[in-house]
Amino acid sequence: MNIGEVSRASGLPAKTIRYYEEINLVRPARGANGYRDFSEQDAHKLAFLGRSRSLGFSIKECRTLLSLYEDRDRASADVKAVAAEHLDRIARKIDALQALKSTLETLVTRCHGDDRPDCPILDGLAGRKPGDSQ
Amino acid sequence: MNIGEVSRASGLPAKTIRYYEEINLVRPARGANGYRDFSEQDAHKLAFLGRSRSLGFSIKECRTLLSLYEDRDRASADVKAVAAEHLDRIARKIDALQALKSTLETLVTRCHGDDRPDCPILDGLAGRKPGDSQ
DNA sequence: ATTGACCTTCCGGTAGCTGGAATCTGTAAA
DNA sequence: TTTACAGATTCCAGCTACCGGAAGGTCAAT
Repeated sequence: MNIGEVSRASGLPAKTIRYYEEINLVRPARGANGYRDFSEQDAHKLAFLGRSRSLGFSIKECRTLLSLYEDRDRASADVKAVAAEHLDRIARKIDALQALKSTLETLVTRCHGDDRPDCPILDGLAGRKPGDSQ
Repeated sequence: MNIGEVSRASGLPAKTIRYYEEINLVRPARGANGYRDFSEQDAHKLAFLGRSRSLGFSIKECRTLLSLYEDRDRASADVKAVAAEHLDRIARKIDALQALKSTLETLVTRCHGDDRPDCPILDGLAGRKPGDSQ
């Protein structure tokens, strides 16, 4: 399997796959012409990586998940720990973004958005509270 | 005002302030000793930048906001446009993260998390649907 | 004179790729 | 057979928004 083929199969760009080889996430064989020659297992691994990355796991976490994936004797608790921690980070990120969103919403709704220069958004960013006279 | 002072005043690390000078967000004067010499205006600008960045605006957006901030004749609509677009991105990011969160939650709650090797999380990442026998 | 805090520049690294250049290989049509 | 073109290779650079550290200059107080 050439890189193009496995790229289409896994949905990952060829560049990304080469990068994953560079950092030793996959180790495809090489043909006589120097082309990478991917096995079915390699393709599975890459698909696994693609899904893990798209769920927001870092490369480091992917490495852990991959080694657990390939370890027939792993304890599911180990996997759950990684995923649960990640879940926690996501939840916290959502909270932060929502706080941010409501701050911005306040500023945006306060701004009349016409061709006059006075703008509560800029005032907010400048640190002025509504009511300040400068 | 030395960099340390303006750093404490704005809450930005000195490293960051130097970086902001490098990319021409601020242009502090220089004293005879080669030290940066920040004006009150510079300090305000940096505080403005700090707030904008903490609200998640990119450097590029900050540049726009800053130029609008310094343009006494700007139209508030211009500012509102930048902020509204940013708000939109945030909203979409939150949506994406929430979808991700519920996917992960499903996987995590399905995993019994004990010392046995079979794990719905890994199965999910591998692309197996629940019920698949391999 | 010496200490210690503060300042300077420069270099390198982070995550996770992406783009481009220069060069080979494989295949099919003219 | 040549020629074209797709697809493969390596290497180098750059992206965002900084952070860390080294080597050295400056300032104020002791």
